[in-house]
Amino acid sequence: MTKTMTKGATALPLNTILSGDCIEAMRTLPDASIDLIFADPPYNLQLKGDLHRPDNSRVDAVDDAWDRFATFETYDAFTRAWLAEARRLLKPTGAIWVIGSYHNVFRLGAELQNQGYWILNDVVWRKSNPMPNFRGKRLTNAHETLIWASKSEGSKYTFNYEALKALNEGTQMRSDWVLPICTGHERLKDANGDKAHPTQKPESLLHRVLLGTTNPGDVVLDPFFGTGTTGAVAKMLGRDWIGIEREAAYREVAEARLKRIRKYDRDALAVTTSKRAEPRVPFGQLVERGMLRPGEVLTSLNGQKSAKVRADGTLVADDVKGSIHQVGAHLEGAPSCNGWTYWCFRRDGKTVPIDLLRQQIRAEMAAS
Amino acid sequence: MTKTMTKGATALPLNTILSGDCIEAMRTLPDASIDLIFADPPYNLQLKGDLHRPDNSRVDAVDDAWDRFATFETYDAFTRAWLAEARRLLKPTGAIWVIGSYHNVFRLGAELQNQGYWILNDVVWRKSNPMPNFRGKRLTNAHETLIWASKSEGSKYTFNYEALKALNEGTQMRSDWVLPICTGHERLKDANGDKAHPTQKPESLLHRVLLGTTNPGDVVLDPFFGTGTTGAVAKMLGRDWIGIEREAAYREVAEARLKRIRKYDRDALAVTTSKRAEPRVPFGQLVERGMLRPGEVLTSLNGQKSAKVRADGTLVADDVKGSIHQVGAHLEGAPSCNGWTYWCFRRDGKTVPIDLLRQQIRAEMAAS
DNA sequence: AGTTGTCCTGAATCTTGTC
DNA sequence: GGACAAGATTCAGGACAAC
Repeated sequence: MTKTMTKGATALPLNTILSGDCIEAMRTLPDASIDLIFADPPYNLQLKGDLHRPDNSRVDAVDDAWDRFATFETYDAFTRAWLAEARRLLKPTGAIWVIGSYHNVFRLGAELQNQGYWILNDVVWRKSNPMPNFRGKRLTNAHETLIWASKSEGSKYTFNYEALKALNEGTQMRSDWVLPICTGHERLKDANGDKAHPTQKPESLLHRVLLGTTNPGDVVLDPFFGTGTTGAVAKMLGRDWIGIEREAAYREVAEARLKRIRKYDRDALAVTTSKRAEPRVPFGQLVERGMLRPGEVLTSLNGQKSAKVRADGTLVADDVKGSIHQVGAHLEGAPSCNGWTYWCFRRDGKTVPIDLLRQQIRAEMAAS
Repeated sequence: MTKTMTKGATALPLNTILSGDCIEAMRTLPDASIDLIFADPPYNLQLKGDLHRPDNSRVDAVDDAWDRFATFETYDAFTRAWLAEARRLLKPTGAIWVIGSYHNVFRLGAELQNQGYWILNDVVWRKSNPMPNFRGKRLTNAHETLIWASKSEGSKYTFNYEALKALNEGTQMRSDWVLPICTGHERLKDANGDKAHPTQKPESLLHRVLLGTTNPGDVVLDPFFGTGTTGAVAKMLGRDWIGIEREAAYREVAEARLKRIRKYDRDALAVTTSKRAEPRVPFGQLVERGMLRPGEVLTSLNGQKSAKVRADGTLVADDVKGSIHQVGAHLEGAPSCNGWTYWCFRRDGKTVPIDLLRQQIRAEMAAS
């Protein structure tokens, strides 16, 4: 199950949990080796004393030592250090997700920008079943914030637009995600039957993150692995993962969890792809193959413009000649035009977009 | 209409718009004289070139000089200065709201914390009708973030818990607010019929803020007054207001607007109650939540057809893939198909329509 | 009068491959 | 790396005209 990938002199410990401090552990990994980082750092909650519900039961809040920082300066220094190390590990096409609440997310976001990361979206995880505000002194804190950032301004990044659109039943995915918190059988328990980790994230959240911003075979690093939700979903989705976790108790729970996980089968992992991923087909090929004849007249989608096909795969209209895109843009007075969907031809008395012919060619290419 | 309140040696120019730079104008106001500040500062959007919709129309972007800052350092210095001045003006029981997008809100939040403000909540304004992401390169940017902070840790603040609960049909107001953007008749136009201000906020948003965190007679300051939404809602709700605006054109529009406003305009109040429709549940959410597993086989109601679930919430059958509706329609040779009632899955040896899972999700949503 | 269809617009960090 | 060309890409809602 565990595999090792060698890059230069340094091996990448795929599908394992590294122990120890996250910054020191990251230092052992090579430059530019990671496709995606998902980080759920301590929230620096600054809770004073216990909180009780109206019935006087005590709320089991996050009060672990790892969540306590003396000052904002201490927290910022920590944030600066691990984000810098994370950035070193990212491939030029890599990206990072961080999650936080109002206690820490503003400091995370500002530091991401300071280090040259380029924010792509902030995403609101809207909890469908949050804990109410028992005292009635504030609004119910019903969301957490994620930040998605690429390594640098202008750098490439992975975004499976069509897959997320499909997941949202045909309309493009928005920056607000409504998902339940992690409860029930998904919530891991320790030997005493208490929750194994105070802030276990739901697998649905990671499913959306990893499906949308990684590809199968990508390497996903989680420097605050906890009970391993990132690894679990990565494994199901056929991504490689690396976890870092300081607390032995969490590592043990995560190890056991990951052993149980099975990868989805191949068919299930295929997602809806974008047209951009399809091979390019030059318009001239339609003429060469005789699908369109030189001299044949194409009409615009609305039927108001027309142009004639030439033997070299260009079009000519009254006062302009050029590619299907150029002629279309010129006739419409538009900055650009997708000639494939703009131009139509006639077959059997019907008017059909030329994109249909491109699809035929692509189907043949796929079959062979 | 304009009244003046004397505090020590300095008068408070209630219900007027001050002209000039917001920091200089704030300097003319006395210490500890303001109950609430609502601030909608420039977002520093950093837009580069033009953007066109798929229909080739050009997006009218925010490219005003007042939104341009050379660097993050310049923006931070500006933020630091006006937030410090704002804090001086706040009464010990005062509070501040700031609004921003991912471009600037992390810097706002961090600086609030640095100066000793105490964050009470961050609030997400989820737009019911945001502008889409036209190029399909990111998530639809469908929200903006507000931060609500008191003057200091432990300081008192105003929170009308019951009023907000009532506004929310009897359940605690949450930190995510679904409200439409400002369009239609509410959107102010200039003499040419163009929008008077590029970023006019909806009155519904201010209504919720002022109703929830001020009392009648309180003094509300907006240092980035624009076309005066804060003043308009304050006036309707019987709060006093002070606006600061640098641009003469915006001041004129705001003056005219405020003259028209009457206290307790019942029609305007009605706008704020949000309509609650049956929430749409994308099929993909069943997969994300683990209610159905990628690779699992669904069968048609009559048991004769089957299809496999994919990780992005689409189905795949022998020769077709797509949404639950598309695949159902194709297999039946029908023009359309309601996949929710057509497809079934097996649990505990029984065959159950997937609509049952949707009903579960809706029940959870209604309960929260 | 009511219904249907067209057009317009909104705080936006909005392309990619080849030569 | 820069210039140029190919070509991919949108949702909700209000205003207004057409029917």
